[in-house]
Amino acid sequence: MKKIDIFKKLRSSGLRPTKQRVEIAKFLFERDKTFHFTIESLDKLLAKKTTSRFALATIYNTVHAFKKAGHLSEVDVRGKKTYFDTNISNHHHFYDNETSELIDIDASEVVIQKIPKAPNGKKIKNVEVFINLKN
Amino acid sequence: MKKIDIFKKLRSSGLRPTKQRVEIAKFLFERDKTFHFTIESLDKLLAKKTTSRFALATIYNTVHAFKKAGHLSEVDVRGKKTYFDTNISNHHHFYDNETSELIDIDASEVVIQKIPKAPNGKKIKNVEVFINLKN
DNA sequence: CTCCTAGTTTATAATAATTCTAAAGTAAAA
DNA sequence: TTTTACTTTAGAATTATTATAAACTAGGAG
Ligand SMILES: [Mn+2]
Ligand SMILES: [Mn+2]
Ligand SMILES: [Zn+2]
Ligand SMILES: [Zn+2]
Repeated sequence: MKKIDIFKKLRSSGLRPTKQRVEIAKFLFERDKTFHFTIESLDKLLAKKTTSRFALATIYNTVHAFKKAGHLSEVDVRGKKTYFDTNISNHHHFYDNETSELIDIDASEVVIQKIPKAPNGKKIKNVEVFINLKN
Repeated sequence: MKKIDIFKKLRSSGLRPTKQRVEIAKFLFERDKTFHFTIESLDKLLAKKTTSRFALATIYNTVHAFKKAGHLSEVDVRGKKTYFDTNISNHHHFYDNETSELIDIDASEVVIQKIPKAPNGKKIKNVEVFINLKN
């Protein structure tokens, strides 16, 4: 993803392409594979991989802005920290409890044959499959 | 579940049947249907439904002791609070985002036809299906 | 029973993750 | 170039949870 595309992505989301947002967007979106992270891990990686400095609040702000704009999704993981995901398509996860690592599972890799109908007046928004791993 | 059974349940878990534990166990386990809760909701309900007083730390301690003993399970729900579940069998959930309510799905209600194999050197511990609801 | 002790409860402090605040800085419209 | 709304920032505040240590108690030994 080129700089111009980062700018487009931000602009089209109503986000000014500030130095911080562009740097964080480049770090998050200029990759081939899905990236799963917590604010803490992102903070550390940005400190290591970039020369810019980011206030922690800016990282929170930016990640939430990206999530709100639909460029990031959130994954439910047991524990206290919130996990984010650059894969915004409908997909599932392995979770390795030993390493606290998430691994993507493409939606096509999971076929559900039977599922209960939603309770009265409710509809199914989406189905998440979470596969816990052990050694 | 009678008082004698509550005592047995506690004793067999190596937990002294104290006034607080017995009260909380009665509240949690003397019911027909699954009960899903957070520490905060349990605290409020205990305050309303019982005459005893419980320090918040005692509720945390007791719930964790019950979980460790296998009498409660924990459910991954998006958000900051930890959810607990009196249903300790393998099962799945609907989650109603409007009301923040969990609804049990019996394991037999979900049939998965296809699932990817675990990554190298890892095994599948369990599969959790989480169905988000909308109105 | 009475005493003893390990286990338990409790109020409070500490910690960890996240959000809020308000002042200073900046992108971009006018 | 000026203005303005948006953004960043450091630090304070909040929320959920865990740790601490003093007071209390269940239950066994004597
Ligand atoms: Mn979580
Ligand atoms: Mn959670
Ligand atoms: Zn993912
Ligand atoms: Zn349940």
